[in-house]
Amino acid sequence: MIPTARTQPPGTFEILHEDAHTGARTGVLWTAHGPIETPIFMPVGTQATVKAIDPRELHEMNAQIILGNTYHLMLRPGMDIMATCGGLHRFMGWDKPILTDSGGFQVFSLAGLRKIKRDGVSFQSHIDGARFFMGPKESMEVQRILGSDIAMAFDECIPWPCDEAYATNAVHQTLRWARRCLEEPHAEGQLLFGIVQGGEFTELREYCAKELVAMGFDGYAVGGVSVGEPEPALLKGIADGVRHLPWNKPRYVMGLGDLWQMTQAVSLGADMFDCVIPTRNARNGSAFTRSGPYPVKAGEFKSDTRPIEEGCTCPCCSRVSRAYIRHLLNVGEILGVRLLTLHNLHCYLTFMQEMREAINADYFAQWKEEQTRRLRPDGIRARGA
RNA sequence: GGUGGGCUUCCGGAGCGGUCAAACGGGGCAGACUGUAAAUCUGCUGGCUCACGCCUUCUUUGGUUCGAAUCCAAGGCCCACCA
Repeated sequence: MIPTARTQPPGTFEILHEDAHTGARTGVLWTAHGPIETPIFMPVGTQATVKAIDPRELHEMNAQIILGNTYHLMLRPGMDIMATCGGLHRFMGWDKPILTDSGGFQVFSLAGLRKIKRDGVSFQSHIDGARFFMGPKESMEVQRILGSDIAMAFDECIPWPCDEAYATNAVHQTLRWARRCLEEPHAEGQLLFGIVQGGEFTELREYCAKELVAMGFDGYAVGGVSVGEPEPALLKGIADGVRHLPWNKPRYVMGLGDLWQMTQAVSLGADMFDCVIPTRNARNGSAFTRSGPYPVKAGEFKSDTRPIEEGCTCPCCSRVSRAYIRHLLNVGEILGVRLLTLHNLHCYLTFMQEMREAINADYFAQWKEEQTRRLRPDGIRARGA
């Protein structure tokens, strides 16, 4: 699958194939814990675990890289324990690549519990209310101790809607902090990605992207999308950000998303994605399929003997029925949540695998059309199809 | 056979003369979820209109009262203890 004969140094990004009709491309990004194939979906494992899933199972479903979170791990278990336990990989028993988010998203999601200052953000812990400070320096220090393969710059993720003055200010803040992150020491072989902000303002996105590129990061992310805006605005934000990023560096769209949105983003030239949706929504009872999501806990699946998704080869679908999963979810059995999470991740991962194959074999545009027909048939979501 | 307690909307269970279609919990149903404060959260849950409103309900029957799920009488069933 990966054509390179020998191991490449961390940060090497080999572009394998470019689509003739869109911005899509396949590639391999090398990290200190091995290569990842792009376009890729990265399961989210905020608190040193992809919720409900064992790393062994992640291996089995061919997950190549997962996320961890600076903010959460700093609070619990804390960096002294992380250091004693030898970093995040050793701690959680996962030896493939890890990307850590910087805590920038918590500036957005914990808006009621923090105050933004010039050098960083003073947070009040969502756990016990304890006050602490996190800025670019602190975030990088934590990410260094965690020993992630890819660290993210500490940024200010803004909400939607957001006025231009506020967004401009957040971009300046993000750039100032990005510069600071670059100056901080990294872990051995650790890559650092900068994050493009700018909200819905095209010129701001452009400015932010160009400034970051001038600083020289190992990769670039588009942040501040999928924060509640309507889909067209989301896609525009991605396009505005990706457009100005260097061709030869990986491009990561943060927080995406939905299968269809990812195909659109890849088409615009994006390479990496992460999203809590397949895992969180599994816990909340919805199944993702190649024909869209549906609520397995709905009464209509009470005695449905079909698997969650027909034709799926995941450990859930190859053994049990919708009726069984619905029953487990209904009575609150932990296995229900586990099996459905397994399925949803499998669905996302195989979707990306197929997408890479389509790009490599030069039929991405056609494949994308097919997916659109299945995932967005007149805007109506399929229900257990 | 005796004495006492009880029967409330799918279930459990408040209510003890009007402010009661009836608290609350469960269950059921529906919806939400996009760098995880989320195995979470929201709404609905007698009928008709689904707004206002109207209609039929709180074991049964009869009664007291301007007015009863709430008071009285009798019947039915259940529970406890004593025989």
